[in-house]
Amino acid sequence: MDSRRPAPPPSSGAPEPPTPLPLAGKTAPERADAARNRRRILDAATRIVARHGVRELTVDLVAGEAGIGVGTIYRRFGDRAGLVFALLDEHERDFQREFMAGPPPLGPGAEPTARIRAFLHALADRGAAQFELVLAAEASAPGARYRSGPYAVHHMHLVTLLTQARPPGTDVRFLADALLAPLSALLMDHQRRVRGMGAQGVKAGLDDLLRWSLG
Amino acid sequence: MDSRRPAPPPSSGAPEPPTPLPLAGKTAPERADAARNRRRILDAATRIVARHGVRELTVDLVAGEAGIGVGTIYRRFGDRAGLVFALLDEHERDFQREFMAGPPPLGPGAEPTARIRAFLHALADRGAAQFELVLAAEASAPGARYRSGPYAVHHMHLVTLLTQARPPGTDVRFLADALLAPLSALLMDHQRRVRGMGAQGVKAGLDDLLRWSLG
DNA sequence: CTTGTAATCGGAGTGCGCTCCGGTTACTGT
DNA sequence: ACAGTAACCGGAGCGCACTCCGATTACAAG
Repeated sequence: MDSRRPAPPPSSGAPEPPTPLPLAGKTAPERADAARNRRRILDAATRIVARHGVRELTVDLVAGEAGIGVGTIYRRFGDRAGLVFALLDEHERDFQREFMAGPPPLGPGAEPTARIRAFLHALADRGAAQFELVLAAEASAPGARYRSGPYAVHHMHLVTLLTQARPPGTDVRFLADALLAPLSALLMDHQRRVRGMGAQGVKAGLDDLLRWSLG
Repeated sequence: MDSRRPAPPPSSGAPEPPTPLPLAGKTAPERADAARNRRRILDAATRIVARHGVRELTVDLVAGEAGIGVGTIYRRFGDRAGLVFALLDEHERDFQREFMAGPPPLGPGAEPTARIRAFLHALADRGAAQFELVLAAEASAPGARYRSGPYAVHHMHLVTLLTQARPPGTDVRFLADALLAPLSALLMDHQRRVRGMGAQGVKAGLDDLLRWSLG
C-alpha cells in the first residue's frame, strides 16, 4: 500500500491497452518485449483454460507454459484476477461497443428505461454465457469485481441512464450499484445451485424489480 | 466434494450449536473435549482480533494461541470464513431474536412493508457497526456470504415478508436476493472508499429503491 | 557505436489456507 | 471394570498466490 516501482498495476482490471476507461490518463507506450510477453501470457492462459478449465489456471502453470517467470505476470496483470479479467477483455470491449454505439434498445436511440432493461438483460446473458470465466474472475480476489475496469464502465453507463430516467435528487450512484449487485456471478452461481434458477429466472426477476422501480 | 469423515462441517456458517436454522436436523451432542476446544478457539480468536485486528487472524496463530492443532479448527469451523462467522454469531443471534420476536417495526406487529424497511436498515447499521468482522467474513472465501447460515435466515425472513407484501406470481426468492445484494460488506466497502458513502447513504438509497418497489 | 539508465525479467523464497493420517481419547454395551 | 469403536486431536506437509531483488535488456542521447 505504498509507493514503490514506477508503474505497478494500480489493481486488477486493465493496466495498459485494454478497457479504455475514459478516465485513464496517458501512459508511456509498452516496450516491445513487454508486449510480446503479454501476448505469450494471454495465449498460454487461453490454451490452459481450453484444455483443463479455469480451475487449473494457476499462475505458475501459465508462467511455465508461456516460458517466462511469474514476476512478469504480476507486473503485467497485478494479480490472478487481473489475468482472468484480461481474458474476458475481448468480449467486454465488444459488449461496450454494443451498449455505447450499437443499435437500440441496447444502444442509443431508445428510451432510458428500455435501455436500462436491455442492458441488465444483456449483462445477465453474458454472465450466463461466460459463466466459468466471470465466476473465476470474481472469485479470484475478494473485491475483484468492484475494482475491475468493466464494473466501473457498467456503473458509469447506468448512472448516465438513471439520471435521465429518474427525477433529480435521487442517489443514482447507489441505485446503479444496487441494480448491478444481483448480477454478481457469485450470486448467480448460488441462485443456480441452491434455487435452481437460470439466466431466464434472473431476467424475469429483474423485470419485476424494474417494473416497480421505473414504471 | 465427496463423502469422507463422519461429520465434516457441511460448509461455513455454523456446524453445531450456533444459528439454529429451522431446517437443521438432530445431530449427536458435542463431546466434552470438543466443546472445550471450541471455546478455547473462540476465545483465542477474540483475543487476537482485539489485539491485532482481523487482518492478523491467521489460522495458525489462533491454533498456537489456543494451544491446539490447526486440524481441530478446521473440524470445528470448516474454514477460515466459518471461524469468523462464528465470531459474529452472538450478535447474529441477538439480531435474529429482534426481527423474529422483538418490538415493531422490526418485529411482528407492523405492516410487512415497514418491517422490510426496518430490516434492511438494521442490516445496514449492523454492517457498519461490525464492519471489520463482516468484511473479513465475506472476504475469507469466494462465496462465503451466500453459503453462510445467517444469509439463509435473512433470505427466508425476507421471503416471508415479501410474500405478504407483493401480489402472488412474483418471484419473491429472487427479490429477496436482490434486496440483500446491495448490503454485501464487500460492496459497502467499495462504496465507502470510492464513493465516500456511509451507512446513512446506503439507507437513504435503499429507501429510494423501496419507495418505488413497495409504494 | 557507445554509454547511461530506467523499465523489464525471472525464479527462489515467503506466508497462509487447508488436508492427511497415525496416535489418542471419550463414550457405549457387556 | 473393560473392551470396542467412533469421534477427536495434532502438526507435518502441500499447493498456490504473491513478493523481492540482482541480472538483463530495450531504447535514447552523444
